Amino acid sequence: MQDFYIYNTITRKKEKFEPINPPHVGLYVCGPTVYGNAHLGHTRPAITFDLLFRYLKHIGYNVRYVRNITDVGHLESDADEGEDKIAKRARIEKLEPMEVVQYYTNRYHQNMRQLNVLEPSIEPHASGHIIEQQEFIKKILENGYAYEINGSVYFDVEKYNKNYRYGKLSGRVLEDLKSDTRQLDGQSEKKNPFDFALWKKASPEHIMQWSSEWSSGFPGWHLECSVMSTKYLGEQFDIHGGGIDLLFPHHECEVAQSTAALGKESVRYWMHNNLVTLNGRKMGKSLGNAISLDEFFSGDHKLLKKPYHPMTLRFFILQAHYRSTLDFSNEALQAAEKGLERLLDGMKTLEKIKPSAKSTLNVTELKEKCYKAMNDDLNSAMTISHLYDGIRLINSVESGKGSINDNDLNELKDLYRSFVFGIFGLDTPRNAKGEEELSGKLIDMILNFRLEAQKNKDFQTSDNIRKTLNKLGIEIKDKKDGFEWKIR
RNA sequence: GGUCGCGUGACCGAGUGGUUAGGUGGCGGUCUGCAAAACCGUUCACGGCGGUUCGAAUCCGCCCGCGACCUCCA
Repeated sequence: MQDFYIYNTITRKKEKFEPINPPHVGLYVCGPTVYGNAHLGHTRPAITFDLLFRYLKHIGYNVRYVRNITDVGHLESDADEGEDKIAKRARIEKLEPMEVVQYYTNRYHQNMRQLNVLEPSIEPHASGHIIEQQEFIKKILENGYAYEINGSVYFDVEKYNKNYRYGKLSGRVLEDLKSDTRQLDGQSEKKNPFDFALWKKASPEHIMQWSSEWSSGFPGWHLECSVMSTKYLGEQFDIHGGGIDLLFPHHECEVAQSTAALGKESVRYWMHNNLVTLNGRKMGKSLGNAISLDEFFSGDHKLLKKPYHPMTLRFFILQAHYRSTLDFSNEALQAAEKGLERLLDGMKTLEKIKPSAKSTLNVTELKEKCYKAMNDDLNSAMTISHLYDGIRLINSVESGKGSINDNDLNELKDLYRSFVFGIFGLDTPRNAKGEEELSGKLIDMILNFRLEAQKNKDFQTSDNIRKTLNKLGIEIKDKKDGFEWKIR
C-alpha cells in the first residue's frame, strides 16, 4: 500500500491518508443539481474525484463511492421565499418535476460516459430520502440545535456555536458572520439571519412538497448530503469531496448538522477542487458564461474555435492540479489536444518496441516518480510530466538510440497502461470494429500503390495520394521499409 | 467591508531554499525525393519593494494586481 497524502481542507494541511476501516474507503462527493445541462465547470469535480476513486482502487483500497443527485430543495432566490429550482423548471417546461429530473440526470450520465468517468457505487437521489431527512431533523431537534416556527424548522447556529465551532471548516468566525451577513428580506421567522432551514413549509402552489409532522414542505438545502452520507457510509467516513464554491455555506452547514445530530464530526478528510475559469472569471451557469458539455463536444459555441474531444477535456483538467484554478482558452485546449496525442502515440510506439539484451533506461525510477507525484495530494500534472519524460525514452529506443530488456519493457508497458488508461482514464473510444478493419485494409492498399509510385520516382502521383488522404484526415509517415498511417 | 487564495517564460501549467518541471508554440539541426513523425539543440521565467540567509522565484513583511466565498452554484 502506498503512503498517500491528501490536503485536508479542515486542517489546511497535507495529511497521510489513513482510512477508518482499511482496506475499505468511504467517499462522498456532491453531485449535480439536475435542473440544467452539465457544463465545463461540472467536469472538474467529476474528473478530480474519478481520479481519486481510480487511484484509491489502484493502490489497493476497496472504495464505496457515493455521489448524489440533487433533485429537491435548492432554492432559487436569495431569500427563503424562493422557488425550488426544479419546480420552476418544471413549471416553465410544463413537465412533471421528476420528468425534469430524469431528463437532466440522463443527460448528465451521457456526458459522464463521454468523459470516461466511472459510475459511482451508489447514486442516491435527495427526493428518495425524504423520510431519512425528516428523521435527521428530529435528531437535531432532540439534541436542541434546531427550532420549529410556523411549520418550518431552522438550525440554531448560535446555540450550536456555544458547544462546537460553527465556521470550523471554512475558517469563518460567527462574530464576523453576524456583521457581514446581508440583511435579506423575508427572514423574519429566523432567530438569526445565518440560521438555515432544515425543513421549509411550502406554499400551496409549490409543486414539490412532502408531508411531515411540521408541515407539508420540503427539506432544507444542505441536509441531503449529511443524511445520505450517513446512511450509506456510516456516521463517520473517510473522504468528502466537492467544489470549492460549496465550502461555505453548504459544507459548513453539513458539518454543523452532522455534529449536532450525531454528536461527532462525520468526515475525516475534506477535499475541494478548484474552479474552471473563463478569462479569469469563474464559469457558472448563473453567471451566464458557462459552456455546456454538448456545446464543447460539438464546437457549437461562439467562444469555441473548434469542437473538442471529451478526452482532450479530460487531459486538460488532469494537466492542472485539482486545487488550482484552471483557465479555459482555445489555445490551451489545443495544446492539450496535441499533448495528449503525443502521449498516446508514444504508447503505441511502446507496444511495438522490441526488447534487447540490456536496458539504457531506468523503469523503476520512473515508476517511483509517478507514484510519488500521485501520492502527493493527487498531483496528476507532475505525474504527466514524468510520463512525458518516459515517452522521450521510449522514442529514443524506437529510433535506435537506446535499448530496453524484456523485463523492463513489460514493466514499462504495465506502468503506462495502468497510469494512462487505468488511473487517468484516457481511453480513446473506438469506432465500430468491422468498419475500422475494412478501412484500414483499404488505406493499406492505397498506400501500397503509393509506395509503387515512389519506387518509380513518380512523386507527383505519390504526393497526390498523400494530399488526398491528408484531406480525409489520414496522416502518412514514410518509413525506411514502408509506411505508417493514422487517423487524426 | 470580512474570510481565504493566487500572481511563473509567447500560451497553458507544475514545483523546490542552492541542481532541466512538462505540454503547446517559435527557431536551428539530424533523418527524408519532399513531407509528417521522431530525435538533438535552442527560446531559461517566477508582480513590485524591502528583510532573513553563504544563497530565495521558493521563508517573512509591506505594496500593487486578480480571483473565490460571504445568496443558488461544481
